[in-house]
Amino acid sequence: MRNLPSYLLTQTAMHAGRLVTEGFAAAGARGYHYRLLASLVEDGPASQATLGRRTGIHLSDMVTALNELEAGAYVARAPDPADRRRNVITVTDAGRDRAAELAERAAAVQEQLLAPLDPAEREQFTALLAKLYEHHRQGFPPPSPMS
Amino acid sequence: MRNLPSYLLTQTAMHAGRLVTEGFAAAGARGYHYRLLASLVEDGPASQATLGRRTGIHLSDMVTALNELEAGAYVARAPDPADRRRNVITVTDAGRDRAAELAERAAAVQEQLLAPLDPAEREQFTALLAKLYEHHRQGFPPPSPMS
DNA sequence: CTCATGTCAGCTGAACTGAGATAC
DNA sequence: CGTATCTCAGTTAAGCTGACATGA
Repeated sequence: MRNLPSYLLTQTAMHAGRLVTEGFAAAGARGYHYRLLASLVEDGPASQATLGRRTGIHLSDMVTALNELEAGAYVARAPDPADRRRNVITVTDAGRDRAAELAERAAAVQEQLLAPLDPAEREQFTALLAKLYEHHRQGFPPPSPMS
Repeated sequence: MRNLPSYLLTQTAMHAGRLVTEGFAAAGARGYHYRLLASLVEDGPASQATLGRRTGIHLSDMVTALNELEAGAYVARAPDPADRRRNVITVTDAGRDRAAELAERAAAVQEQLLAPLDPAEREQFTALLAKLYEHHRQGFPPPSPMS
Protein backbone atom coordinates (compact mmCIF):
# COMPACT_ATOMS: atom_id res chain seq x y z
CA MET A 1 0.00 0.00 0.00
CA ARG A 2 2.58 2.51 1.10
CA ASN A 3 4.70 2.01 -1.96
CA LEU A 4 1.85 2.38 -4.43
CA PRO A 5 2.61 5.56 -6.35
CA SER A 6 -1.07 6.38 -6.79
CA TYR A 7 -1.61 6.14 -3.05
CA LEU A 8 1.43 8.19 -2.12
CA LEU A 9 0.47 10.72 -4.74
CA THR A 10 -3.13 11.22 -3.68
CA GLN A 11 -2.35 11.24 0.03
CA THR A 12 0.50 13.68 -0.33
CA ALA A 13 -1.58 15.84 -2.62
CA MET A 14 -4.35 15.92 -0.04
CA HIS A 15 -1.91 17.28 2.47
CA ALA A 16 -0.50 19.73 -0.06
CA GLY A 17 -4.01 20.90 -0.80
CA ARG A 18 -4.54 21.58 2.86
CA LEU A 19 -1.34 23.60 3.07
CA VAL A 20 -2.38 25.63 0.04
CA THR A 21 -5.87 26.25 1.37
CA GLU A 22 -4.59 27.30 4.76
CA GLY A 23 -1.83 29.43 3.30
CA PHE A 24 -4.23 31.38 1.13
CA ALA A 25 -6.99 31.46 3.72
CA ALA A 26 -4.62 33.30 6.05
CA ALA A 27 -4.67 36.10 3.46
CA GLY A 28 -8.43 35.80 2.92
CA ALA A 29 -7.97 34.18 -0.47
CA ARG A 30 -8.53 30.85 -2.17
CA GLY A 31 -6.47 28.83 -4.61
CA TYR A 32 -8.70 29.83 -7.49
CA HIS A 33 -7.94 33.47 -6.85
CA TYR A 34 -4.24 32.93 -7.25
CA ARG A 35 -4.62 30.78 -10.33
CA LEU A 36 -6.79 33.40 -11.98
CA LEU A 37 -4.67 36.40 -11.03
CA ALA A 38 -1.50 34.62 -12.06
CA SER A 39 -2.99 33.72 -15.43
CA LEU A 40 -4.14 37.29 -16.01
CA VAL A 41 -0.76 38.73 -15.07
CA GLU A 42 1.22 36.23 -17.12
CA ASP A 43 -0.95 35.83 -20.17
CA GLY A 44 -3.03 38.99 -20.21
CA PRO A 45 -6.75 39.78 -20.26
CA ALA A 46 -9.19 37.15 -21.47
CA SER A 47 -12.81 36.15 -21.60
CA GLN A 48 -14.12 33.89 -18.87
CA ALA A 49 -14.23 30.93 -21.19
CA THR A 50 -10.63 31.44 -22.23
CA LEU A 51 -9.59 31.84 -18.61
CA GLY A 52 -11.29 28.56 -17.91
CA ARG A 53 -9.22 26.85 -20.59
CA ARG A 54 -6.03 28.44 -19.32
CA THR A 55 -6.54 27.60 -15.66
CA GLY A 56 -8.62 24.44 -15.76
CA ILE A 57 -11.30 26.13 -13.67
CA HIS A 58 -14.87 25.32 -14.57
CA LEU A 59 -17.02 28.03 -16.06
CA SER A 60 -19.55 27.75 -13.27
CA ASP A 61 -16.89 28.13 -10.60
CA MET A 62 -15.36 30.90 -12.67
CA VAL A 63 -18.42 33.05 -12.15
CA THR A 64 -18.17 32.78 -8.37
CA ALA A 65 -14.41 33.24 -8.22
CA LEU A 66 -14.52 36.31 -10.46
CA ASN A 67 -17.36 37.78 -8.43
CA GLU A 68 -15.10 37.53 -5.40
CA LEU A 69 -12.10 39.03 -7.18
CA GLU A 70 -14.26 41.80 -8.59
CA ALA A 71 -15.63 42.54 -5.13
CA GLY A 72 -12.04 43.11 -4.00
CA ALA A 73 -11.39 45.27 -7.07
CA TYR A 74 -8.62 42.91 -8.13
CA VAL A 75 -10.11 42.41 -11.58
CA ALA A 76 -12.47 44.33 -13.84
CA ARG A 77 -15.23 42.76 -15.91
CA ALA A 78 -16.06 44.62 -19.10
CA PRO A 79 -18.25 43.54 -22.00
CA ASP A 80 -16.25 42.74 -25.12
CA PRO A 81 -17.33 45.21 -27.84
CA ALA A 82 -16.19 42.74 -30.51
CA ASP A 83 -18.31 39.90 -29.15
CA ARG A 84 -21.02 40.97 -26.81
CA ARG A 85 -21.44 37.52 -25.30
CA ARG A 86 -18.07 37.88 -23.69
CA ASN A 87 -16.75 39.58 -20.59
CA VAL A 88 -13.17 40.70 -20.88
CA ILE A 89 -11.46 40.18 -17.56
CA THR A 90 -8.60 42.54 -16.78
CA VAL A 91 -6.36 42.59 -13.74
CA THR A 92 -6.20 45.91 -11.88
CA ASP A 93 -3.16 47.42 -10.19
CA ALA A 94 -4.53 46.20 -6.88
CA GLY A 95 -4.85 42.79 -8.52
CA ARG A 96 -1.18 42.79 -9.47
CA ASP A 97 -0.23 43.60 -5.92
CA ARG A 98 -2.54 40.88 -4.73
CA ALA A 99 -1.01 38.40 -7.17
CA ALA A 100 2.45 39.21 -5.83
CA GLU A 101 1.26 38.83 -2.26
CA LEU A 102 -0.32 35.47 -3.02
CA ALA A 103 2.76 34.36 -4.93
CA GLU A 104 4.73 34.84 -1.73
CA ARG A 105 2.26 32.75 0.17
CA ALA A 106 2.45 30.10 -2.51
CA ALA A 107 6.24 30.07 -2.31
CA ALA A 108 6.05 29.57 1.44
CA VAL A 109 3.79 26.60 0.90
CA GLN A 110 6.25 25.05 -1.56
CA GLU A 111 8.89 25.38 1.08
CA GLN A 112 6.74 23.56 3.63
CA LEU A 113 5.76 20.91 1.14
CA LEU A 114 9.24 20.16 -0.14
CA ALA A 115 10.95 20.62 3.22
CA PRO A 116 12.44 17.11 3.41
CA LEU A 117 14.03 17.31 -0.06
CA ASP A 118 17.34 18.93 -0.88
CA PRO A 119 17.56 21.32 -3.86
CA ALA A 120 18.58 18.61 -6.34
CA GLU A 121 15.77 16.37 -5.22
CA ARG A 122 13.27 19.20 -5.49
CA GLU A 123 14.40 19.79 -9.02
CA GLN A 124 14.06 16.12 -9.88
CA PHE A 125 10.70 15.79 -8.22
CA THR A 126 9.24 18.82 -9.93
CA ALA A 127 10.57 17.73 -13.31
CA LEU A 128 9.10 14.25 -12.98
CA LEU A 129 5.78 15.64 -11.81
CA ALA A 130 5.72 18.04 -14.73
CA LYS A 131 6.35 15.15 -17.09
CA LEU A 132 3.41 13.25 -15.64
CA TYR A 133 1.23 16.33 -15.65
CA GLU A 134 1.94 17.10 -19.27
CA HIS A 135 1.41 13.53 -20.33
CA HIS A 136 -2.00 13.34 -18.71
CA ARG A 137 -2.92 16.90 -19.59
CA GLN A 138 -4.85 15.81 -22.67
CA GLY A 139 -6.99 13.44 -20.69
CA PHE A 140 -8.10 16.21 -18.34
CA PRO A 141 -11.79 16.95 -18.61
CA PRO A 142 -12.23 20.05 -20.73
CA PRO A 143 -14.13 22.84 -18.90
CA SER A 144 -16.22 23.00 -22.03
CA PRO A 145 -15.71 21.36 -25.44
CA MET A 146 -12.02 22.08 -26.03
CA SER A 147 -11.42 24.52 -28.89
CA MET B 1 1.71 28.24 -12.24
CA ARG B 2 2.72 25.15 -14.18
CA ASN B 3 5.96 24.81 -12.38
CA LEU B 4 4.50 25.15 -8.92
CA PRO B 5 5.01 21.76 -7.29
CA SER B 6 1.82 22.04 -5.23
CA TYR B 7 -0.17 22.69 -8.39
CA LEU B 8 1.41 19.90 -10.40
CA LEU B 9 0.95 17.59 -7.44
CA THR B 10 -2.73 18.27 -6.81
CA GLN B 11 -3.65 18.28 -10.48
CA THR B 12 -1.80 15.07 -11.22
CA ALA B 13 -3.26 13.50 -8.10
CA MET B 14 -6.73 14.41 -9.24
CA HIS B 15 -6.12 12.57 -12.45
CA ALA B 16 -4.59 9.65 -10.61
CA GLY B 17 -7.62 9.53 -8.35
CA ARG B 18 -9.85 9.31 -11.37
CA LEU B 19 -7.82 6.45 -12.80
CA VAL B 20 -8.02 4.61 -9.49
CA THR B 21 -11.75 5.16 -9.13
CA GLU B 22 -12.42 4.02 -12.69
CA GLY B 23 -10.09 1.06 -12.39
CA PHE B 24 -11.79 -0.22 -9.27
CA ALA B 25 -15.28 0.71 -10.40
CA ALA B 26 -14.82 -1.59 -13.39
CA ALA B 27 -14.60 -4.39 -10.81
CA GLY B 28 -17.46 -3.04 -8.74
CA ALA B 29 -15.11 -1.87 -6.01
CA ARG B 30 -13.85 1.36 -4.48
CA GLY B 31 -10.45 2.49 -3.34
CA TYR B 32 -11.40 2.04 0.31
CA HIS B 33 -12.11 -1.63 -0.34
CA TYR B 34 -8.63 -2.26 -1.60
CA ARG B 35 -6.99 -0.29 1.17
CA LEU B 36 -8.91 -2.25 3.78
CA LEU B 37 -8.42 -5.67 2.24
CA ALA B 38 -4.73 -5.01 1.67
CA SER B 39 -4.28 -3.93 5.27
CA LEU B 40 -6.08 -7.01 6.55
CA VAL B 41 -4.06 -9.35 4.36
CA GLU B 42 -0.73 -7.71 5.16
CA ASP B 43 -1.15 -6.88 8.82
CA GLY B 44 -3.82 -9.25 9.99
CA PRO B 45 -7.23 -8.89 11.67
CA ALA B 46 -8.00 -5.75 13.61
CA SER B 47 -10.73 -3.70 15.22
CA GLN B 48 -12.33 -0.98 13.15
CA ALA B 49 -10.55 1.73 15.09
CA THR B 50 -7.18 0.07 14.51
CA LEU B 51 -7.98 -0.36 10.85
CA GLY B 52 -8.75 3.32 10.71
CA ARG B 53 -5.32 4.13 12.11
CA ARG B 54 -3.63 1.76 9.70
CA THR B 55 -5.37 2.95 6.56
CA GLY B 56 -6.16 6.57 7.31
CA ILE B 57 -9.83 5.92 6.68
CA HIS B 58 -12.25 7.71 8.96
CA LEU B 59 -14.25 5.67 11.42
CA SER B 60 -17.53 6.90 10.00
CA ASP B 61 -16.52 5.91 6.48
CA MET B 62 -15.15 2.68 7.88
CA VAL B 63 -18.62 1.58 8.88
CA THR B 64 -19.95 2.03 5.37
CA ALA B 65 -16.97 0.46 3.64
CA LEU B 66 -17.01 -2.57 5.93
CA ASN B 67 -20.74 -2.97 5.42
CA GLU B 68 -20.06 -3.21 1.72
CA LEU B 69 -17.19 -5.65 2.13
CA GLU B 70 -19.25 -7.74 4.53
CA ALA B 71 -22.13 -7.80 2.05
CA GLY B 72 -19.76 -9.37 -0.46
CA ALA B 73 -18.52 -11.81 2.19
CA TYR B 74 -14.99 -10.46 1.77
CA VAL B 75 -14.62 -9.79 5.48
CA ALA B 76 -16.23 -11.06 8.68
CA ARG B 77 -17.23 -8.87 11.59
CA ALA B 78 -17.11 -10.62 14.94
CA PRO B 79 -17.42 -9.13 18.41
CA ASP B 80 -14.14 -9.19 20.31
CA PRO B 81 -14.63 -11.38 23.41
CA ALA B 82 -11.80 -9.55 25.16
CA ASP B 83 -13.36 -6.12 24.62
CA ARG B 84 -16.97 -6.14 23.70
CA ARG B 85 -16.93 -2.63 22.31
CA ARG B 86 -14.84 -3.89 19.46
CA ASN B 87 -15.55 -5.68 16.23
CA VAL B 88 -12.72 -7.86 15.05
CA ILE B 89 -12.52 -7.66 11.28
CA THR B 90 -11.13 -10.72 9.53
CA VAL B 91 -10.55 -11.22 5.83
CA THR B 92 -12.21 -14.29 4.34
CA ASP B 93 -10.84 -16.54 1.60
CA ALA B 94 -13.06 -14.75 -0.86
CA GLY B 95 -11.60 -11.52 0.51
CA ARG B 96 -8.07 -12.72 -0.22
CA ASP B 97 -9.04 -13.50 -3.78
CA ARG B 98 -10.67 -10.13 -4.03
CA ALA B 99 -7.58 -8.43 -2.68
CA ALA B 100 -5.47 -10.15 -5.31
CA GLU B 101 -7.90 -9.17 -8.04
CA LEU B 102 -7.90 -5.55 -6.90
CA ALA B 103 -4.12 -5.57 -6.61
CA GLU B 104 -3.98 -6.40 -10.31
CA ARG B 105 -6.28 -3.51 -11.10
CA ALA B 106 -4.14 -1.26 -8.94
CA ALA B 107 -1.02 -2.35 -10.77
CA ALA B 108 -2.64 -1.57 -14.08
CA VAL B 109 -3.43 1.90 -12.83
CA GLN B 110 0.18 2.47 -11.78
CA GLU B 111 1.18 1.53 -15.29
CA GLN B 112 -1.18 4.09 -16.78
CA LEU B 113 -0.15 6.73 -14.30
CA LEU B 114 3.60 6.31 -14.72
CA ALA B 115 3.46 5.59 -18.44
CA PRO B 116 5.70 8.49 -19.51
CA LEU B 117 8.48 7.57 -17.06
CA ASP B 118 11.18 4.99 -17.64
CA PRO B 119 11.94 2.45 -14.90
CA ALA B 120 14.69 4.53 -13.29
CA GLU B 121 12.48 7.60 -13.24
CA ARG B 122 9.63 5.64 -11.71
CA GLU B 123 11.93 4.49 -8.97
CA GLN B 124 13.10 8.02 -8.31
CA PHE B 125 9.64 9.45 -8.38
CA THR B 126 8.23 6.89 -5.99
CA ALA B 127 11.14 7.30 -3.61
CA LEU B 128 10.79 11.06 -3.52
CA LEU B 129 7.06 10.82 -3.04
CA ALA B 130 7.53 8.35 -0.21
CA LYS B 131 9.96 10.75 1.42
CA LEU B 132 7.40 13.54 1.26
CA TYR B 133 4.64 11.26 2.43
CA GLU B 134 6.57 10.05 5.43
CA HIS B 135 7.65 13.54 6.37
CA HIS B 136 4.11 14.85 6.36
CA ARG B 137 2.62 11.70 7.79
CA GLN B 138 2.61 13.10 11.33
CA GLY B 139 0.68 16.14 10.29
CA PHE B 140 -2.10 14.04 8.81
CA PRO B 141 -5.35 14.43 10.67
CA PRO B 142 -5.79 11.46 12.98
CA PRO B 143 -9.03 9.55 12.31
CA SER B 144 -9.52 9.82 16.05
CA PRO B 145 -7.10 10.87 18.78
CA MET B 146 -3.94 8.99 17.82
CA SER B 147 -3.00 6.34 20.35
C1' DC C 1 -29.95 26.49 -37.17
C1' DT C 2 -25.76 25.60 -34.67
C1' DC C 3 -22.48 26.83 -31.61
C1' DA C 4 -20.13 29.71 -27.85
C1' DT C 5 -20.69 32.41 -23.74
C1' DG C 6 -22.03 33.63 -19.11
C1' DT C 7 -25.09 32.61 -15.26
C1' DC C 8 -27.47 29.87 -12.02
C1' DA C 9 -29.20 25.94 -9.41
C1' DG C 10 -28.14 21.66 -8.10
C1' DC C 11 -25.71 17.00 -8.08
C1' DT C 12 -21.87 13.90 -6.51
C1' DG C 13 -18.04 11.49 -3.94
C1' DA C 14 -14.87 12.22 -0.49
C1' DA C 15 -13.31 13.95 3.75
C1' DC C 16 -14.80 15.29 7.90
C1' DT C 17 -17.78 16.66 12.32
C1' DG C 18 -20.88 15.86 16.07
C1' DA C 19 -23.73 13.26 18.83
C1' DG C 20 -25.36 9.19 20.91
C1' DA C 21 -25.11 4.31 22.67
C1' DT C 22 -22.29 0.90 24.67
C1' DA C 23 -18.53 -0.89 27.13
C1' DC C 24 -13.83 -0.48 29.22
C1' DC D 1 -15.88 9.13 36.36
C1' DG D 2 -13.25 9.73 31.85
C1' DT D 3 -12.03 7.39 27.68
C1' DA D 4 -12.48 4.22 23.59
C1' DT D 5 -15.39 2.00 20.20
C1' DC D 6 -18.99 1.79 16.84
C1' DT D 7 -22.82 3.86 14.42
C1' DC D 8 -25.46 7.32 12.14
C1' DA D 9 -26.91 11.85 10.50
C1' DG D 10 -25.31 15.70 8.63
C1' DT D 11 -21.74 19.29 7.00
C1' DT D 12 -18.24 21.06 3.94
C1' DA D 13 -15.46 22.15 -0.17
C1' DA D 14 -14.46 20.90 -4.77
C1' DG D 15 -15.41 19.39 -9.05
C1' DC D 16 -18.82 18.78 -12.14
C1' DT D 17 -23.66 18.60 -14.80
C1' DG D 18 -27.74 20.52 -16.79
C1' DA D 19 -30.53 24.13 -18.14
C1' DC D 20 -31.32 28.66 -19.71
C1' DA D 21 -30.79 33.25 -22.03
C1' DT D 22 -28.11 35.90 -25.05
C1' DG D 23 -25.57 36.64 -29.02
C1' DA D 24 -22.10 35.19 -33.07
